[in-house]
Amino acid sequence: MCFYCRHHGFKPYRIKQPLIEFSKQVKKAVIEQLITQIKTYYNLSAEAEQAMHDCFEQVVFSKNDYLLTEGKICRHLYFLQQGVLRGFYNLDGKDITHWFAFENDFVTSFHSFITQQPAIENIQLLSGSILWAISKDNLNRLLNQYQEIERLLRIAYEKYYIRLEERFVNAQFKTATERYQNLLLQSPHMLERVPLGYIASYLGISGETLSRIRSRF
Amino acid sequence: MCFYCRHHGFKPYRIKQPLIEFSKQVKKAVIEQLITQIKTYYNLSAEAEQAMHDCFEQVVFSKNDYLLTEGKICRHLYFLQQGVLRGFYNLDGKDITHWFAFENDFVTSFHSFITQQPAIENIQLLSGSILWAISKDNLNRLLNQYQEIERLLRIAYEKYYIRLEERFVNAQFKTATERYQNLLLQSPHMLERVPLGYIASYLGISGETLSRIRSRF
DNA sequence: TTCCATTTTTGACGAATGTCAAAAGATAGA
DNA sequence: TCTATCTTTTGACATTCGTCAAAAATGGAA
Repeated sequence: MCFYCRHHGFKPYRIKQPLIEFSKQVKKAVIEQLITQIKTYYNLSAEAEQAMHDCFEQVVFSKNDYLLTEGKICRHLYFLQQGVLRGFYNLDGKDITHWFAFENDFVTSFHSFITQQPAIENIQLLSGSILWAISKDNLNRLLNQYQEIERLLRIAYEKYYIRLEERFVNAQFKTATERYQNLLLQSPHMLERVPLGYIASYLGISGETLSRIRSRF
Repeated sequence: MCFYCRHHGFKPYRIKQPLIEFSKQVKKAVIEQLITQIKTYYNLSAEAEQAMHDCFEQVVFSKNDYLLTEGKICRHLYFLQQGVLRGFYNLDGKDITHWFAFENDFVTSFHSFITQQPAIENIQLLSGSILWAISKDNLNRLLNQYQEIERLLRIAYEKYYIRLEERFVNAQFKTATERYQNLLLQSPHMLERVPLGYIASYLGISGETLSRIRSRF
């Protein structure tokens, strides 16, 4: 879902730390980070906030694990606390990476999660990652109980839509070089954390072309 | 906003009828068409439905008029009753058409309407058209009064997001020929109602290339 | 450190698409 | 109907980008 990542305010580095278990105390602190992130969309009441607290569960995965594979139904929306993910699908035998997610991004297979139909895409961990998950059922329960959470989601969708619109225009009407330079400006951290082959795919060009573009700067 | 139009269930033709004024009686009938359309997203109560009735105003435009021009703030969301519109923006001196709207589509400059910042795009009438408009303020009023309208909008956004995602993948990862053939399958009516030059732009290819692709079928 | 596997770079070539210009065709108004 | 204007087609050529293959560089594990 993170279609047009901006810099997320961390120093670019490749994650090498071991994954650790969290105490309840720490869980609370980390979920508050999630809530803080959420509040940049729409400011929730204490009550709604607590309800969200109670619905998110921590999940931990290792590098190269899959959060979702083609054909399965995506039943969760995730908040990515630490790590890097990619979404990709198969086109004529080739893997096409169409998005990445980084710290503080919401992640899901949008189409499958919304429609509850089998996913077309795969979601893979590019590093060991810590995520917080909410099930579709729990999310629906929240939406029924709190109009403000419905509003939050509506506003989040608006922002994600605008970003995707921007990315669409880039994809269809700009050259490979312009797309790469745009990435350099908008998401330089991506280059530090994702193999170039995946980035080439993300930009809609071959690895060789990306390499040649990069050699010109 | 109509990024991925499907067939809308009317016989393809070029509109040549004169525009006519509507009595209150007819206005009611036509707005019911709008409500019917809306109910394919989410089923409203009679009360919420009436509130929507009261917020939409009819507007009529002539061919080549502009609904919105670059730099202006888009203050309305429109429902297109009859006619054809295109959304386009300027890139390096060239007009880039990135969407069309047809009967029963919702239309707005999404980015500008949501953020209330100056629009990047223009919206132009490709034929005389009848639209129904709701202002941002009135829409907000409805959203505050009826959770179900908030939900309707949330669900509408989900559908529009999924369509745009699909179109994005098309744009970035398919060839010009595949994109044209896809258009033939998904929106054949478009070819009957829009000059080829605009369609080429919409598909992200030059008019000459589209002409050559078409000559091969 | 050394070795193996993976990723990235480089070169040669071909296919797809854009650009410019001119001709042909379609449309709208007098 | 005729004409002026706009749209579409066609041709020649340039450019961008993809593909295949091999070399170089990098990263991880023993």
